[in-house]
Amino acid sequence: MKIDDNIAKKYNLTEEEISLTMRGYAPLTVRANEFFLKEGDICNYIGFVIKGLLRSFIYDDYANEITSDFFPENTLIISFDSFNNRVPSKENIKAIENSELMVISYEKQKELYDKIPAWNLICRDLADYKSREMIERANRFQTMSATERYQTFCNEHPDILQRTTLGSIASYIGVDIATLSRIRKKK
Amino acid sequence: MKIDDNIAKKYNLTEEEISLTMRGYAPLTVRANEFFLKEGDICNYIGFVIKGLLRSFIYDDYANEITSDFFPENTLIISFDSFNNRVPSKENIKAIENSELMVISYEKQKELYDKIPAWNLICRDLADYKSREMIERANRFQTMSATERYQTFCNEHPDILQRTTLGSIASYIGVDIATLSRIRKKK
DNA sequence: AGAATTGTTTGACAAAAGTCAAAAACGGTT
DNA sequence: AACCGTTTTTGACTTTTGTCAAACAATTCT
Repeated sequence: MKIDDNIAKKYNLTEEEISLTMRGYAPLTVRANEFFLKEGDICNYIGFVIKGLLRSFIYDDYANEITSDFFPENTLIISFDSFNNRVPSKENIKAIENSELMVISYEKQKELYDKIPAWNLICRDLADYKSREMIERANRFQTMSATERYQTFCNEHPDILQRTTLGSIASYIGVDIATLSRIRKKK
Repeated sequence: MKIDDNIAKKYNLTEEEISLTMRGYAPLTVRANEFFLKEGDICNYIGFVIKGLLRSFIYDDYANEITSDFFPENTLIISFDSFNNRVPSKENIKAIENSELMVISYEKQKELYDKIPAWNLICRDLADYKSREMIERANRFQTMSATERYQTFCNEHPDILQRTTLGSIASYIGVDIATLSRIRKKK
């Protein structure tokens, strides 16, 4: 997680703590279609998107790419499970556009956990937030039709809409590409 | 989270820490059809199910109960968002069977956070685990048919199958009750 | 520019899932 | 045992979504 004023204030970080945190981060460029993380690899970095767009996906039984998330500007990229528990990632993360990130390595992040108690709390809250997002996501599948899910997506990510393919959105909302094409036409 | 040998060992808790934790918990009985938590209330307790079965649900736009989770023996009951952030709960939690829990209050849990550093870590891992569960759940909606989702449910919760209504399972896997009845018949 | 690749739309059809309403089955109560 | 409310099953039908294949459009590569 990239440190910013809001976080610093919310968790009462001292100047030294902020500075220590900042020094942990390094810039990273990921060009369009390059991977930030490959399935099977261990996630060694947390990334914060400064500019660009990435997406995460898994493969289904027929080798189709199933989008699990999009990462536009100001979002955090992490395969939590892989990063925290040092196990191979189940998902791929790939850049849609040329993207600029700030990243922190596992070792450096661990240092932060040890040296700055608030970091444990920040990460607990973060895991918490991610978890709520996922509950919301599951809820939508449970209660909404394909058309409603698409409308919700449009409202929530109007920016992404124009920056990725129909296919990657279709798999994200769980419909066939032909179906999504027809949903779009209707409006 | 109820303390047990595994947790104590994994997080290197001292005897004193374990004892302090234990003293925080109190038994609670929730009879069938009674609420453990009502929508709009703030979740003041974490509960651990010793015996019985509960379920959480939300209401959709037509006032149908949409099951979001089941809590059989040895599971943890908590509305994370409400408990951690002290905001009104969005979900209801209600006992299906007469149930016996061990609960800890928010205040006591906070004490544990302060006095036992490992508790922050435990809860981070827990939120993490919940989050992974939810990702898996969303994935299933994304990639599986109703029949496959039902089969998965049966494999994962063979115990629950006989202990709750068709309706509450149907809403959990996101199908109409008539459809689930037909899915069952086919096998 | 032209070829090759990738992404999108469309049509005809099939399969999956929802709707409505009624009947049947079940569980608890008196 | 008869009654009540709830849950489950079933039938007839509609709507939604998926499948396959071809055409079309856009993009990239040489």
